[in-house]
Amino acid sequence: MSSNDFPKGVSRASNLADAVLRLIWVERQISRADIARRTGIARSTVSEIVATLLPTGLVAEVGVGVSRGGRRPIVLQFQDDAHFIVGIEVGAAHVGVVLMDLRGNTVAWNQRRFPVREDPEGTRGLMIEMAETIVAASKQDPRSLVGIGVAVPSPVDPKNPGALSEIVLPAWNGRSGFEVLQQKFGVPLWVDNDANLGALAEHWWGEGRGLSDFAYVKVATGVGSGHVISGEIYRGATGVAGEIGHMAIAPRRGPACMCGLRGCLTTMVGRDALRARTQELAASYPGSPLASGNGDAPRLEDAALKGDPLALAVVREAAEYLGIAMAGLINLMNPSMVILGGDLARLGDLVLDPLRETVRERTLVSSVSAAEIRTSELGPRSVAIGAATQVLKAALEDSRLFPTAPGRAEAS
Amino acid sequence: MSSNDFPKGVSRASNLADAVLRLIWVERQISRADIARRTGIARSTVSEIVATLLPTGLVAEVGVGVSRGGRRPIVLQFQDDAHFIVGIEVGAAHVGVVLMDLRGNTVAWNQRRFPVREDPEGTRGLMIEMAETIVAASKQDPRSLVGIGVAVPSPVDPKNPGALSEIVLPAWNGRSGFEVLQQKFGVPLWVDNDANLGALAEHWWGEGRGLSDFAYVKVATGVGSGHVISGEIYRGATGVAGEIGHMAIAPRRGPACMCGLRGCLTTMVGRDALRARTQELAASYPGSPLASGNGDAPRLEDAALKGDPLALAVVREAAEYLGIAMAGLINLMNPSMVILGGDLARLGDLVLDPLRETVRERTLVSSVSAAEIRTSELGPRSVAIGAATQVLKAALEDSRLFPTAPGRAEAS
DNA sequence: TAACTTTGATCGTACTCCGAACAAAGCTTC
DNA sequence: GAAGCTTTGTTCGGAGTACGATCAAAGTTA
Repeated sequence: MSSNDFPKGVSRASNLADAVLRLIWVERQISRADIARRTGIARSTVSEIVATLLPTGLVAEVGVGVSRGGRRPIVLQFQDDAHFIVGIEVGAAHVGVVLMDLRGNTVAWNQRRFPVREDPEGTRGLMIEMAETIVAASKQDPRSLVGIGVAVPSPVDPKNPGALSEIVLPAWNGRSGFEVLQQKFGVPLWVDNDANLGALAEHWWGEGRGLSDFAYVKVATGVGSGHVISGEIYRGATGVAGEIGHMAIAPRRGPACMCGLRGCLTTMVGRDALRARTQELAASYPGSPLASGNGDAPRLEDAALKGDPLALAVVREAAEYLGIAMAGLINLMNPSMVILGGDLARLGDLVLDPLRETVRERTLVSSVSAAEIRTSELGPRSVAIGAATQVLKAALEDSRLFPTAPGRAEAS
Repeated sequence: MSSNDFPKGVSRASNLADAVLRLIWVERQISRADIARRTGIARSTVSEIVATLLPTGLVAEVGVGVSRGGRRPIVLQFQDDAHFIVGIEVGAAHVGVVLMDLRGNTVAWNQRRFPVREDPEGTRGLMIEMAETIVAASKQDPRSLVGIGVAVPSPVDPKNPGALSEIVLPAWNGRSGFEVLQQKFGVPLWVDNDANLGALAEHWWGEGRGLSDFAYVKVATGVGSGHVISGEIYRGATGVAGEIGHMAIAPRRGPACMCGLRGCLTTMVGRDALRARTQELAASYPGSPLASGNGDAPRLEDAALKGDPLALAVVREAAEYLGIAMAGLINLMNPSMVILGGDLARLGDLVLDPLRETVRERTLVSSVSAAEIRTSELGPRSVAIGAATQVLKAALEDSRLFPTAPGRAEAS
């Protein structure tokens, strides 16, 4: 039985007002009468709610629409640039910061290499510095900042968002220490796992738009996956759902993984694995520019896009391993789509063709379990955008999070 | 972005009243003052709500409790036998019917073998007959029937609950035709997949009590799994989530499956597979009573429980295959528990030991991904109980479904 | 025995949301 | 082009919900 769900004390005032705001966000432009029709709320109530929304600046009247046989409606428009949000991606060896408006548009973007894994204190300092710079450069009023979202390369327990995995980031001692950001900027802070937030970005702005159940698999240094289930990010019993990277592909003969097992997907298709496999196969492809083995060698993806046979062989092999794991994912979770992100996504059909073939071989062939497989189009900013999006999502669910919301304690 | 979530037209009146009823159900006995404390609802409001609940018969005053330093509280008790629910399990070759009270207790239970797969019309007739018999024999007032829940061995699309998979049950032409039950008894009807409802039964009455994320794997003629995610049954994008039975264990060398693939889990550990494997190994175990191969041979599980080496070898092998699939499940979905149901569950540690070992070999060894593996204790009635439980769950979420609820259209 | 606590009921009130009524502003049709 | 109809948006009274204050009843504690 589900645990008791009584939010002790603070109970939201009007959920209708938030529902109306969300509808305006979704539709971008809509009239009061249309809101009443779409939601079933009385026209009079819609008018009252809109009257409270207008002074917040989130919604504005922007003209009149076409008549439906009577008086022409006043068009309400969601003001995408009423506020903005900072999204920060903390990677294993870099920090990326994005300034996003309320429609997912990137206002500004910056990225810096940094030894995140080894230097927690320095990372926090860099995050503050980069966030301050990007806010200042944007010439926006800092008071219109809604909040800060952070993506970390570690499982995050929603009940204890300040904690980090000591296994993935030992030097951080299990604590993020991101409270300093909250204090510095005076706005709320959200933290979640990078794969989850990549999936969230896909859900709001990418291939996953409109889908309620899909998976996002990111292949880069490591392999991770995020899952949207019933329209929500799934975190699992302990906040570590979607560890597809440690799914056992070759548990007996495969290479050892840092997690203590053998033949994990990460050890087969992660960046190091692909590099090692390239060297192994180099002898058979003496003409390949990748065979030189020194630092001048082109990136695997670039070589593959130019048709290099060695690169193509490595990619095809990786796609097959990936396909084995994805087939298991599809059988178990029945997503309507699997979105491939990370470095390999650039390769398009070069990776999708062998991937789809392997998956087809191993999944129930029936219309009900047909999951589409696609590559992400969001690019390298996707995780930072996802970090910002979790803030937008929270604010659209509880509009009091917007700085100008009515019923907030005014700064006097 | 999630689709619009406006329930057009009917909007529930008091959600608080239902929340109070649920709390009384969970606590079984509780005073008005305790309800106010636990929920944060004002004492006066609790009094008013309880006043509307008492005449429904769902709640009764049953004495006074111990004082906390003042007036002694009146103890309210949920009346488990105020109403009852019919749960029907439609299997591949049998029909089971259970009469359940509002606490999951079995009031009556009956089971009949029947060629369900071949005879849809006869199945529907048998369901009506068995349900009528069990209601009549229980000497309950038929008017206190809340509803009927049905479990079917086929994926069920929640948006189209009257449809059945034509692949699993070709003779049914994709339609259940269960509306006749609804008409016959004049109560609402719920239909869902059997593995989902097995998981639901575990969640409410079995090992899964209090867990918000766990998986239920049933091994019998076939292999299926149901998943509870965030406290809710997960159905997947097309209502077919949890097809663990068609996860590819040995996609190249394994036996062909009815689904068109090779080496599905079902073809390795399903009833037919275990029987075939027993025959294969019989030559090496001439002394085993299972080796005779005729109809007099004992059941595999019984032989294993008696220590027969042939049976143990077959079970151990099956447990290892099962472990491979479960490891994938655990890595991907991060349940806090996996519950094994079906025929093999009777074997306890005989199947759990090799299962746990295989899973341990293949899952990330960290505290965060440690899923317990247990066997179900609910026995053969679990799916029928689950079918009835989905009705109870619905009624506790919307108390207007109870026949005596206030605000219902009274039968004059 | 007096003082304090706890429980449960009653009553007035704030708030939310709805429907009815109305004015404004457009179509439609003869 | 004027009358009649539709649609939009606002105003206002009223139903319903939940809360806080108050009170009586029934305890415990000093």
